[in-house]
Amino acid sequence: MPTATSDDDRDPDLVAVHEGTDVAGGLTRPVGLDRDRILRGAVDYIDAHGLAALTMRRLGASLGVEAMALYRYVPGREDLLDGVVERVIETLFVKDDGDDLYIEEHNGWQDYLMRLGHGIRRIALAHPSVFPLIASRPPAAPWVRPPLRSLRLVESFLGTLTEAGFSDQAAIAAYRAYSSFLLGHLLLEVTQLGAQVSLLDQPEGDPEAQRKTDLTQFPNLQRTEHLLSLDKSAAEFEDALENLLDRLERVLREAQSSDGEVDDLA
Amino acid sequence: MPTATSDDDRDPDLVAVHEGTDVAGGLTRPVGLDRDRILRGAVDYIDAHGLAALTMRRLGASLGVEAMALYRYVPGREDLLDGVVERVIETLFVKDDGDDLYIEEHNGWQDYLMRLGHGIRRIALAHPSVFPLIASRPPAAPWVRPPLRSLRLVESFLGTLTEAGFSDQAAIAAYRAYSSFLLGHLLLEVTQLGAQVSLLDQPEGDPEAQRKTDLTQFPNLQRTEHLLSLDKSAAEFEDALENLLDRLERVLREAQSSDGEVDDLA
DNA sequence: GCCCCTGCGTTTACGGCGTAAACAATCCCG
DNA sequence: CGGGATTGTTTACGCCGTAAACGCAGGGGC
Repeated sequence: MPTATSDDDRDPDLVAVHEGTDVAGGLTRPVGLDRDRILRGAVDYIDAHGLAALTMRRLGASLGVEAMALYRYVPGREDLLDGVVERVIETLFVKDDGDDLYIEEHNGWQDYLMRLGHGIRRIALAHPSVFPLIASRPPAAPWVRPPLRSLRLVESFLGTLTEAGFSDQAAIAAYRAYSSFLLGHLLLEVTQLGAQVSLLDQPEGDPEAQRKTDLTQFPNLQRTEHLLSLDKSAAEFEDALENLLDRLERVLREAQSSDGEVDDLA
Repeated sequence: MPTATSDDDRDPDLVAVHEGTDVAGGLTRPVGLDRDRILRGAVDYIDAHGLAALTMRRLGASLGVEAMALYRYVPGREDLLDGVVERVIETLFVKDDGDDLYIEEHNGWQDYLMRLGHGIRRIALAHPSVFPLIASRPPAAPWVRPPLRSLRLVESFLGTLTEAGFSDQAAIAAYRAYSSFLLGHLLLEVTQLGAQVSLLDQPEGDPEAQRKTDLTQFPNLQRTEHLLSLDKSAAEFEDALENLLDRLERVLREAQSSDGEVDDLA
């Protein structure tokens, strides 16, 4: 039972990614460089070969250009990575094709938080190798908490909640709880995604001696190994998100019934 | 109000780190290399200069040795980083001086999860620059979820919960929920820690023009900026941990009252 | 028509990185 | 005392990010 998925119903956040290289010109590579082309190329390259494989020279080559050409449009590698993060996060705001995930037309704050959560999760699953970057790049301001990395996003978050009756303190407590939840769940989900594939492309070593880690001294692990390797990420995400929303709703109602006290997210 | 801490009571997980370089010999650097010395040196170096600054050459220099000498004891840089993670995590099991955090003598599973959570949090706060490594290094097995990175730890987790009456499925659901919670909270906590210092050691640029990000188009951010920059990490950690434990207890009781059904972590 | 300026990509070069391989020095044990 | 084993150093290679100088085409003013 390798690489098992839990249920038969498909994961709605797991959408096919196509957006191949543009066919605007018609010739193989007619147009010149430009910052947006570079960032797009970087995202594609990371998706294809992993974050560690991205170097200026290789990115240049993948765009048909020498490494130094990139420096006309990007100050350096670090800024390039910041640009990649920004670009990927801003995908949230484009009202795409199908899109029940467009966060700016929502019905109430719960619906908003659901859309936002699934929107970020969709990004994480579409670009699993980029997500650790989203999680770990030093934020612009100390209160910009990954994975909600744009001022615009935080503003919209706080606006939605305060409009719905949350006090400032409660909205911010909710912001912190929500970002922690998203970061933990999604980072672990993409980590496990990466672990699955990285185990497959490591067929080296003698296949006899160490074909399995020795679990004899770990009886609980041994007994539950088949359960541990099940992937229930989608259901767990949903459950934890609903639990968080319930908790926030409780806070909101308590604060509304007896306002005048200090809010405290319990 | 820069760098504000929430309360007056001190954070119990925030302990002073001293353990300076050993004074075993008496001369400046009498003894030779050895894997453990190298790993200790690496942790110290990362704590002092950050993860990105750690190179084989510099680590060697900090140990009074050429870079290539390290390769007698460590296969390469990647394995060195794995060793650093392993070493830091195993700090959990040493029964130190004061230590109400020793996880192996606990009273019930709730106490165990509290000890474990605070133990990991203590590690994160003691080595904030190492923690992202703990979070993001590819795990040995797909079901080893950061930040609980050792087989021994996962075994002890599952053993404690199943002994307490959790079914295998419930214990594993708890393991996943718990690791997500820890990872999200602690990674964000150390990220903010790093962000605070990294803003301070960037005094460059004209201090007049861009002394503050322009927030005029973000009214909610502007209004709540003072709240956003408050650090309530300790209280939030406690609240979220308690909430998780309540949730798990609910699951446990429901399963015990009407067992025979499928467990589902709600 | 010519000329030069300007924008864009290339070439070259430098120091630092991880690490393979050859080498030197010291120690230990017969 | 002598020779292998052990441990650290030296040298070297290819790749990295990037500074700086260099071609080179296109186009507007004369």
